[in-house]
Amino acid sequence: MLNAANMCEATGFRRQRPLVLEVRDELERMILDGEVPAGARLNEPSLAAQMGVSRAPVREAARSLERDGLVTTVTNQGVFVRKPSVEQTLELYELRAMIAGLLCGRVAQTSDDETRTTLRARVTQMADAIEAGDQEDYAAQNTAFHDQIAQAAGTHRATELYVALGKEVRLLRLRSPDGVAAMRASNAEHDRIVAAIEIGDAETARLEGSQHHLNGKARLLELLDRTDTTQT
Amino acid sequence: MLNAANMCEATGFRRQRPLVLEVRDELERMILDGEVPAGARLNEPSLAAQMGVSRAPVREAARSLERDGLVTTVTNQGVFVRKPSVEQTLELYELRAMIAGLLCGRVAQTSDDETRTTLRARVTQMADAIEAGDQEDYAAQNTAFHDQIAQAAGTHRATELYVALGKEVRLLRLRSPDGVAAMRASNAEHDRIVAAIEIGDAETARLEGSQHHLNGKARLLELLDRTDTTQT
DNA sequence: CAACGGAATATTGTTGACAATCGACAATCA
DNA sequence: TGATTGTCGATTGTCAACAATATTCCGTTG
Repeated sequence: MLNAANMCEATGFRRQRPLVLEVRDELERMILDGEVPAGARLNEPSLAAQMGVSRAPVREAARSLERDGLVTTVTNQGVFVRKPSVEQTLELYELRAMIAGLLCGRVAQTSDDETRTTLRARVTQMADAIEAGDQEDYAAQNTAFHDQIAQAAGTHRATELYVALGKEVRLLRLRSPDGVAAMRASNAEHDRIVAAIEIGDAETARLEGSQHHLNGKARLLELLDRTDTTQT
Repeated sequence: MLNAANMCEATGFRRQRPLVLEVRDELERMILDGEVPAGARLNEPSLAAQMGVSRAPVREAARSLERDGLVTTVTNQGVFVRKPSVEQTLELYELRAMIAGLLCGRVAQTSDDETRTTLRARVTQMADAIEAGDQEDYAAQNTAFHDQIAQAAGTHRATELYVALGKEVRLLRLRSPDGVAAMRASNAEHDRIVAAIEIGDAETARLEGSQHHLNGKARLLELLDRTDTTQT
């Protein structure tokens, strides 16, 4: 199947991608980057003017973001950037942990050598990034690692949900410690996940993949406790 | 003060509910009831004319259905009723099983006496429906039972996902055996779930809630195997 | 001075029309 | 005959305008 998007990518000709997609990406970026704070309302007229398009694409893009759980729509009041509570975010961690377990188990069962080699390479690269003290690079590699597992699982809905929940979590805008120790611990978990995948141990891969995210939840909880006691 | 709202209220001409919600419900009904077959395209102009509204509400309703995984949108080609493969449907069962486990565990931990009493009553009612041979009533009670657990869990996203995945599963349009034996077995599982909830045993509730759906997956697989061998 | 009511304003909901694009069919040519 | 291309109808994408609704602000009133 060839659609306009494929055509323009294949030919290099900048055929105009549907505006709604451009607007959607831009809105998503604005939200995830915090340019639009959580709880804020997306003003259709101003956004439309700002992007030089009509309100229709903006409206559709907003509805599209609703699918990823980034915004909620209130009738006659507009769409608002979601402002998940701490409890809701912890719930997201649990959901993501379960789905990650499912994904890792699948990868252990079905992945080919190339995928396993790539995953292993990513863990090594992350270790290098840690030693180099490059937190930004580590974060990027980390995201790529998880996305690749999600893709390699060969699932549809589970993969979709995993990445969508990943975006949703970012709405809380709480940066995890990111210390060298935390990164080392996290990457050790990555290592165990990939090790289980390499030997095709689906059950261990599931447990490790799930636990990796539950540990992230624990780290978040600890961070919140510390913040509370500090501020109170 | 004379405005449309007052006029409508005075004349009994109620139209405060946005059209998009009406259209959404109608579309969802049409899809879940099979009036629009899986894989079919939703024709915006004809649907709009059929419901006596403009295309915009139809478009928005379609985007809204995308969130529940009932349709997919292809650029410049339209929105299509999703046609999940057997593998994808099995994946949905696994996702739903995990989420159900999470929900049941929560209910065991947090529910009050009233909720537990109601859940127990539903199991009893389902048992009555089975003995009375009323499969339709049983199915309705069954849906209500699961929905109530999802609500009682007090979770946000997990609850949403659970009901959405429930709708999505129906797209395959494969009716499970529904024999008296199957219903008895299923309700026995309900009983074990509620029993765990009643004594506040979260871990058992989680396991039973998850297993209940995995059993459903197994029943679906068995049904498919039988259909295959029969048709081949 | 605070609480209430009501107009003025801003924003969303809905509509119909126009432009861009796709799928199908027919006309053309090797 | 078979493949290619041009054209046409149908459908989606986008727009600007109108209607309905929510929000804000200010004057009134107790």
